[in-house]
Amino acid sequence: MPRVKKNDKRERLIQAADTLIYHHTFHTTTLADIAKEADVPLGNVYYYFKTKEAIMSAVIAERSLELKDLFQEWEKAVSVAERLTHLVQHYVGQSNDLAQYGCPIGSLCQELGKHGGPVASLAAKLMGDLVKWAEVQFKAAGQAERSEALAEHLLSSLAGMSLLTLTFKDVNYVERQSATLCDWIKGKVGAATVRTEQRTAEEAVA
Amino acid sequence: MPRVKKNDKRERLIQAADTLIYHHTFHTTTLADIAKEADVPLGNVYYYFKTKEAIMSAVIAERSLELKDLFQEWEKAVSVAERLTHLVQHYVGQSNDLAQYGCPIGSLCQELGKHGGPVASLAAKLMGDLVKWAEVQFKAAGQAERSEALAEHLLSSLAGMSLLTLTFKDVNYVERQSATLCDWIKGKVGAATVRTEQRTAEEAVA
DNA sequence: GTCTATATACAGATAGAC
DNA sequence: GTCTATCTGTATATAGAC
Repeated sequence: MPRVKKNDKRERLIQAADTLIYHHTFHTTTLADIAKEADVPLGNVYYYFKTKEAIMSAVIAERSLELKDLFQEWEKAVSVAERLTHLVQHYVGQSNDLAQYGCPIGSLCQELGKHGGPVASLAAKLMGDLVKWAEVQFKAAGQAERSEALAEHLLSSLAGMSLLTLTFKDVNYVERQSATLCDWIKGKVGAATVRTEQRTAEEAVA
Repeated sequence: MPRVKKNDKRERLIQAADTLIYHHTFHTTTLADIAKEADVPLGNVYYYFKTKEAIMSAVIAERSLELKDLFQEWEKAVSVAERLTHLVQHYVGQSNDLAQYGCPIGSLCQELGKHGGPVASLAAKLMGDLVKWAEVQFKAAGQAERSEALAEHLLSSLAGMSLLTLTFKDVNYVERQSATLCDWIKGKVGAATVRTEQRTAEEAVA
């Protein structure tokens, strides 16, 4: 029982599933594909995950953690505009992937959203965390009443941008659309600085 | 050989596939499901379509025709704002479906876009027709240089709106976001009236 | 904990009688 | 043109040796 240094097969499986499901889709990614990519024998997968959906859940949970790290990173900026711009720039930084596979979160919400069930809710929560985080930022800039609408507009635009980029395989579209979005952000929040610096991270993903 | 009144099995299959693929996804919809919904024996499907992808192509072709009908319908309006508003209202009219299944075109582009291949291109063309149509309208309103960017922004917003609506199962979001979009349209094209009325339909889907 | 072999189910596609 | 029966591949999941 290696308690101290337990092996990383479970994490390798999650990592492999994450990549493959993003590059393909949940339903076209087979457990055999995942096992092979993770270099774990197929039969052994079931020791770590009871079902394919359980792997999907684990992948989403992992992405949720990564998202929280990003929130912390972006919150190092003190102006709201900078924080929100970091979110937009995060998409810009992935533009090649967007053109090939679309938005990692949006594609999950699209595919799983039609089915309903537990995993669909988890995917929706991921998108919800993103919206809530943006909402908190807009609130901090003094846009209290409109914060929800503004946050939804921002994420909706990023999702739409990602989908058109995937559809037309045109990376340039990310550049143009993100520039427009950054201008829009500045127009909405100006140079507002965050007041209650410490709390926003926790509020966003409560 | 009933030439005059040939039966409608082929059309029933396309119709059934259209609905099922929209409600579920391409990969989770089986030929057996389609055959059953169309009330055609499974083996007989292959008389009309060589492969499953051939059915997908036929469905997209069908949607393309419906889109052209809609374009003609919307072009009965003489002001550009009205025409574009019809597009937005078309989404509003489907809001219940959007909340359950997302954008009919966007979900296809998302799912098929990752795979590439012929059907992905056909789906992309569908979205492309929509963008081009909007572009022609913006041009007609005198927004010649920005027409492409404006058209992309409009369709991107509609796609993003649809995805968030599906994700959060919140129909109200369509109302709010579409109102914002209609205001945006008016701000961009004002009360401009279309000049070359007759040509726009053909240009849009050339 | 690990892995081979396999059960079970169902997908897309075909053969061939009618 | 139509439809039953079925081939073939492959998916998820399990059994059970190690």
